[in-house]
Amino acid sequence: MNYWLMKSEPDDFSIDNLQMSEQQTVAWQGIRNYQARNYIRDQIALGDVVLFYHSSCKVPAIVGLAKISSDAQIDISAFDNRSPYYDVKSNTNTPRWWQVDIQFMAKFSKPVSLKQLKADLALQDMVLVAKGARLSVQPVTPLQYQHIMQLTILK
DNA sequence: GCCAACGTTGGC
DNA sequence: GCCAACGTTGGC
Repeated sequence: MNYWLMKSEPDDFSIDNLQMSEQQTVAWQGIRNYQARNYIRDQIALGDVVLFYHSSCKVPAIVGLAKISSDAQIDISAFDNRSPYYDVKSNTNTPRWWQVDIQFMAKFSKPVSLKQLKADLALQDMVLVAKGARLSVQPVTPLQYQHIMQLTILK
């Protein structure tokens, strides 16, 4: 079982939106970055745990937990020319983009802010904290995960 | 809204 | 395969 961090802009889709979704589950479509795609297609597995991160907002922070609730599937939004995620270069013969379902697990009573993560000596190797990291799907080590959970509990 | 950092594209 | 130009991300 592995740990991941996934970003979402709360104005677009927040942890509250996830919690209120049908079955508290949503298909994570629209990943259009190859490294993130590779994680989704090749490494992320059913039951893995996701740190849900709010980006491009007032207080960027890890705001809760989700879990991977499906195998990787072809992202058909890439085939839909009315979708904002449309990609003319993806087709059913050679699908370029993939998705997984994520299911709500928990919302933190107090989020763990990016500022807090950056200031924590135990988390300097996090992909998120590493200078310039922009990946929207990124691996988290078990130690990093445990440390972050300690922070939320201590709050 | 600015802009640094990064990813992608495409000419050569 | 290099790399300049361009587009995007996302913190501030």
